[in-house]
Amino acid sequence: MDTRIKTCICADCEFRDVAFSSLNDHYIRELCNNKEELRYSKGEIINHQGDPITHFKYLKHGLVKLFRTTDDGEQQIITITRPFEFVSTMSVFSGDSYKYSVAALEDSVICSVKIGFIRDLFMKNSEFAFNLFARVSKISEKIIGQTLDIRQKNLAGRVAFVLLYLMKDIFKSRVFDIPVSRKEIADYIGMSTANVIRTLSDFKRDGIIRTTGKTIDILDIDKLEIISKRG
Amino acid sequence: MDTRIKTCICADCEFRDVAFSSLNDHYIRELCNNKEELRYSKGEIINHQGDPITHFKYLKHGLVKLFRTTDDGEQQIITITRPFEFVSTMSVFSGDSYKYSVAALEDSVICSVKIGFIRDLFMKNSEFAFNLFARVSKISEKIIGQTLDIRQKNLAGRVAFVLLYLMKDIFKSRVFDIPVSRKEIADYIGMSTANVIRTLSDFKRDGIIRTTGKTIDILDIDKLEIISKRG
DNA sequence: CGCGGCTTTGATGTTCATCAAGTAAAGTGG
DNA sequence: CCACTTTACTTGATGAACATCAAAGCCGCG
Repeated sequence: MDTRIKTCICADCEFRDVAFSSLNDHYIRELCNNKEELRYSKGEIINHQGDPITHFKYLKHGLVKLFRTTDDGEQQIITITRPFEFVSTMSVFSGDSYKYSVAALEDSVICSVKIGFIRDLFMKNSEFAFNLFARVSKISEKIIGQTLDIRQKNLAGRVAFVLLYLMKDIFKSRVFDIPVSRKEIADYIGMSTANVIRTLSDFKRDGIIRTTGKTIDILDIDKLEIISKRG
Repeated sequence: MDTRIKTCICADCEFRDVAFSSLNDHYIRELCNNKEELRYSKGEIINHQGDPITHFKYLKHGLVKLFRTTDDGEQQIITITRPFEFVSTMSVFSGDSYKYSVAALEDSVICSVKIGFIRDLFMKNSEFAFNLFARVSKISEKIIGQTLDIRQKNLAGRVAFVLLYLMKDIFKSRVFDIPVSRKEIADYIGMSTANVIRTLSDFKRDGIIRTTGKTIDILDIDKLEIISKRG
C-alpha cells in the first residue's frame, strides 16, 4: 500500500470548517499530527479553571457547560454550548491559564491541538488567523449578549429564556431531554433552585410545557416568548 | 526642510503600544495616512448600536461607557473604561455593525482608523494580528469577568464594587469626581436608582465615604473591600 | 428667579431567597 | 433484585431584599 497517498483523517473531518477551512493539504497533515481526539463522559471536567493552557480544544460531539467557581464554592454557569464551538474560549492567546472550567453535560468528543501549533499556524497563515479571530469574537459576543439579556429579565423571564435557548439553539426541537439539573439552570440564570422549580411548575400548570422524567415538551412557544420578552 | 526625514506623528504617539508596537516605519507611515483623531465632548455618542462598522477606534484620552439600549428604552452599561482600550470592541471583524453604543463620559479623544486598513494590516503583519487578538480577548474577558462578579453580589456589594473599580482601575486615587450619574451606576450594576442612592447614603452614615458635590472620597477602603467581597 | 433635571428619603408592595419537610428518583452494596 | 442510601426534585411558609411610587430638596441654567 502506498502510504504517500493516504489522506490524513483531518482532511475528511466534518468539522474542518470550524476555523481550518483555509488550510491547504500541507497544513492539514501537520494539524493531524498535532491533534488528539479525546472522549469525555457526562459530568467529566474537560478544562479546569486555573490550569495552564496547553491545548486548543474544540467540541466535535456532545454538549458542554462553561462555568466558574466562586469563592464560596458556588458555580456560575456562563454558557451551555454545542459543537463546533471552542472549548478553550478567549484566553487562548491572551493568558496562560484557563479563566473558566468546562464540563461535559453529555458524553462528548473533543479535538485537542497543541497550543503551540495553533499559535504557529496563526502567525504563518493569515487567513486562518482571521477566521479564528472572527470565531472567537463571535463566541465572546454571544456570551456577553446572553448575560445581558438574562440580567434584564425577572425570574419567569429567565426560565423562559433558558427553555427557548435549549429548544432553538441547542436541540432545535420542541421536545428534548433537559441536559442540566434544576440547580444548574439556577446557576445559569442566577436564581435559587427552589424558584426555578416553582416557575417550571407554574409553566406546567398553565399548559406551557409538559414534562415526563427528564423529557420536556414545549407546548406553547408563543406564550414562552412573551414571558421571556417582557420578563 | 527635508520632508523625507519628517517622521509621521503616529511614530511618536504615546499610545503606539496599544497594538501597533510591532509596526515598522513603513506601516506606521501608512497608519498615519489612514487615521484620524476625533474629539468628543462629554455626553456625545462615539459609536451607535446598529450602525455599520467603518472604523477601528481606540481611546487616547478621556473616559467612555460601553452600553446597549434594551427594547424598553433602558440602558444597560456594560463597562466603563479608560485609554487605551478599544472602543469598537470585539465585533471589529466578526460582524458588520456595532452591537453596543459607546458614549463619552468625559471629553475624549479617539483615534480612528479605517477598518479596511486594519484588516489589511492583520493579514500582512502576523505580529500585529497576534497583539490585536490578545488585546481584544483581554477586553472581552474583562467584561465577562466583571459581569459575573457583579452578578453574584447583593446591592451593597455591587455599589462597593463600582466604587472600588472607579478608585483602583479608573482614577487610581482615593479622591475623584464621579463621572457618572446615580442612574448610570444603577444601569451598570442592574439595580434601581433609588437603592443606589440609599446605599451611598448608608456608606456616608457609616463613615466609609464622604461626598461634596460630584467629588467622592473613599475613607475606608478595607471596609468597602469587605462589603464588596461578601456582597 | 423659575423651570427642569438630578438627587434624596420615606412608605409601601412585590419579588425572590431561604428554610423546612416531604417525595421521587437514582445509585449502591448485599 | 431488593433494601438502603443518597441525591435530586417539589411545595409551602416566612422573611429579607429590592423595586416602585411619591414628595420634597437641591442645583444649574436660561
